Amino acid sequence: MSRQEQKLKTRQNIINGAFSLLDENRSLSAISLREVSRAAGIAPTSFYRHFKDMDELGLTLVDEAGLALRQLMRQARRRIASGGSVIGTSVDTFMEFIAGNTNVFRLLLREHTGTSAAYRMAVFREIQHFIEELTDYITEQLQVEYSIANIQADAMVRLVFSAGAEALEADAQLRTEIADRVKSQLRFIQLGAAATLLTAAS
Amino acid sequence: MSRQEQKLKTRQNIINGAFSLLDENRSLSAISLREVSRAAGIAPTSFYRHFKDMDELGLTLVDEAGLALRQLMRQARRRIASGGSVIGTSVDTFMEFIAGNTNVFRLLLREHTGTSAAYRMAVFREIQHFIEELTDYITEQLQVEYSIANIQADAMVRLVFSAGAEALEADAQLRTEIADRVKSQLRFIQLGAAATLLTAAS
DNA sequence: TAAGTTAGCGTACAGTTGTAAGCTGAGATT
DNA sequence: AATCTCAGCTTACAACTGTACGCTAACTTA
Repeated sequence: MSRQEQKLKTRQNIINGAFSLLDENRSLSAISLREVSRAAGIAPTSFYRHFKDMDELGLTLVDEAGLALRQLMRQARRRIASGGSVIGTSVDTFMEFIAGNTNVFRLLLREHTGTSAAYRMAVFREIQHFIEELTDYITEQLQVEYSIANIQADAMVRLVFSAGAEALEADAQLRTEIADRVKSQLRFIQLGAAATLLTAAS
Repeated sequence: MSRQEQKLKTRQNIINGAFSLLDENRSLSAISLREVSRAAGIAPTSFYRHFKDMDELGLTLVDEAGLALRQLMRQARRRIASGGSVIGTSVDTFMEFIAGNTNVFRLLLREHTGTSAAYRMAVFREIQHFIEELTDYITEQLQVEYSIANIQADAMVRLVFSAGAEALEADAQLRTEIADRVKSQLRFIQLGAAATLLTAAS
């Protein structure tokens, strides 16, 4: 194995090690450089060969999480295109994502309101991208005004994330209840936004 | 000063000291017993005369925050009763609360997705109370079905809290934009819920 | 092949943490 | 007045933290 390959592999070990430590009772600010190094199987001081400090690792993790989020949206679109209701399919896809990438979603959720301004902003940007993409989608599909579509998309994403947070700690049955509820809420918003459009047009 | 009075005063010093440490970059899990004791002006070991450990203090703080939240709702109702739009007045009152009790709201927000299951549940309960009271209010005012009013109230509270989180880091101008946006979103939901009722009745 | 680069290691240090043990002095009780 | 209670103190310790320093061994380049 070449030197560069080995370095990349170790770097990935650090990232994976960090994610494995981010369970339900540890945030980025609560995991130490030494713990991460231990999980990655290297000496504490070797950590510095890959990251300047823990903050740099944290931002890398947020980036990776954002990447997973964008892949999720692509998957939802594929499913909708091959014949599924927009709201139902989107919520179900999101809930599957949470179940399968628990620590990734938890990272976003936690650091969104966490103690590091840099992390908060990084997560905020990822969510804004998500909202913008949804806004575009709504504008295309329903030919509505951009500003209203944006307010609608914003509300939808916030509700789905909030429901996701609740689902994170729920069992299978409660999760379907949460999913059903958020679907109703998204329909309310869709109806309300449509009604607002009609009012404005008249 | 009697011994009991003195003890209560010290206890309050500990609570106030803890709140003062909970600024934008410290969560409950990130403040130490020694720091709190320092802020309260007592020796670290004297802390134990008042609380079993930091967890007990944390739950006390969440309780206090929940209390403030209920007072907020009462204030909003009073304002609405003396002639104000429901959504506009509620959101404005909430935003004023956040501006005036920043650290209190931040505590709720942060621990809602924090690293302690006990805190998460405690905050969850406070928010549920909030939602239930709003559900009752909607049921009374609009004579709608409880289950629908509950879904509506749930969405409204989640959106307002989410907007509050964003407002926490925004300047005055951005705050009014956030307030306007969330007001629109709440109207969408109200319209959508009403439309759903009509559909169900037909 | 010789020289240069560098990923990873071991040791070390000062700072922080929670909390155990036992003392003091002042308010409370009798 | 004598005794009891207890809020707060000082001291002490083991565990953990980030990171500075210098070494080694293996890969890379000339």
